[in-house]
Amino acid sequence: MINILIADDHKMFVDGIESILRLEPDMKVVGRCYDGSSVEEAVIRLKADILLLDVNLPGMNGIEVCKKLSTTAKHVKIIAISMFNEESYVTEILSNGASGYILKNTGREELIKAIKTVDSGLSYFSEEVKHTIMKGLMKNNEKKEQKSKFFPKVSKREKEVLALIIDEHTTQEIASKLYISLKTVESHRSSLLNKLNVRNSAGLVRVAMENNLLAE
Amino acid sequence: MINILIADDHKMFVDGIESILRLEPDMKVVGRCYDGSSVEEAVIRLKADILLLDVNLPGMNGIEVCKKLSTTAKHVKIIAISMFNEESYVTEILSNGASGYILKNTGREELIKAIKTVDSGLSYFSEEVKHTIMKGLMKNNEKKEQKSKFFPKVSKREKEVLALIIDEHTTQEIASKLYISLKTVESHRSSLLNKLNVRNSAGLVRVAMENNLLAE
DNA sequence: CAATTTTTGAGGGTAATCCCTGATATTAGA
DNA sequence: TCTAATATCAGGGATTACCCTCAAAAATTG
Repeated sequence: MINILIADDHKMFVDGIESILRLEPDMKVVGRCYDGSSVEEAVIRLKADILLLDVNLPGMNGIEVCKKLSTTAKHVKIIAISMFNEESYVTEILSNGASGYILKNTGREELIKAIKTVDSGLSYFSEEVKHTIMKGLMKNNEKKEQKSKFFPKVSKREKEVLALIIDEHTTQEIASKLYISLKTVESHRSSLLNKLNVRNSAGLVRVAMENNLLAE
Repeated sequence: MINILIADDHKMFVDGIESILRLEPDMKVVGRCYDGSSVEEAVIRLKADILLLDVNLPGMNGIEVCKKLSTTAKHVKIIAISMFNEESYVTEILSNGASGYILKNTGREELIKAIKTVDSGLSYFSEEVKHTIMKGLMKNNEKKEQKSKFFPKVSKREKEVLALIIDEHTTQEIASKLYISLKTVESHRSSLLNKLNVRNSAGLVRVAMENNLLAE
């Protein structure tokens, strides 16, 4: 028997899910929550196996709830439910412990399949959600291009120096590692400060990491 | 008519694709490339609409090719093909301009569907690929948890100082902004260096950004 | 091959960081 | 309530980073 807890503030929707699951002999809805802050307690008290969790929940949103449960109630498996197919929601809640993500227009069969899949230890995502994520992946391209136009290209040697600065090395150490003079390293560092338009090494590290300058 | 160029160094595989596509009245294989460096020229000369691009290509790999084409031949739509379902390959090539990703065990129907879908301006990914990506998303969770246990908590005031360091402010500026003495800021900075176990401000920025210390 | 960019290097100086050893209120947790 | 952590501040010194100007090989690119 799979014990299911539903956390959603839309009563009609909860009723709908419950009427669907009533027909399943091996599933049982053991409770409902209408706000985020009561979820944790309910999960533990009712020994829920599966939590159907609305992402946009009043009080404490789904992502917060997820984060909390991943430390206080690791056993429960979470399927996130959302009205909208928002990329940011999906990535955020998945990296905070949810095992599945489905949309509210999901039909009866898919809901049951999702629950069974997740209960067995696998993950489940609806087609639309998968597609959204894949599209999101491709957008990185555009972003990268836009950003990289704002500051001129950083040369190969400068990248080497930058990498060592990020790695907490002093100018002297960098000079030794690259077999060049201290003054040369200072020169590179100075160019980097200019190119990336920052005031100090802290800024270099920040900009480099924000823009993945060392990736390519 | 859809003009298709195939770039793959496995001759048998190319033959297979070509024999499949020969039966399609509205598709035509206009050329083949057996290494990465010749792809760009061929795409332009043969006016290819679709490029079936092997990720692991000799000479210049698929990702490099993709990156190049996104500036020199924007019109061509790229479907990446790979033997393996490697998350890193998928994300990398997708964020460099590919419109689709399929595996080499793809059947006839799926291949044709992929080509038609991408040609119409949409993107296409095989089920296995989608699943790999989604699983990868969830892994972020584990990484985050592991890291955050290694260093002790950073106090509220220390976070304020840290934020200003990341924002490229000097100790004197931070002191003025927080209405405290320069020595106090130095004290906080020193504590941060100890707690985060780094040698200098560059390290502070790196660790802070890697672990999202300012988020909470 | 010419022009540009990159990489290399120097001198000399100012400003900022980092380290050490202290100390005293304030605050939060057990 | 008592203890531990936090936030505040100081002197002094060593090291490092940052700024300026300048310049000459070396590599890339047209």
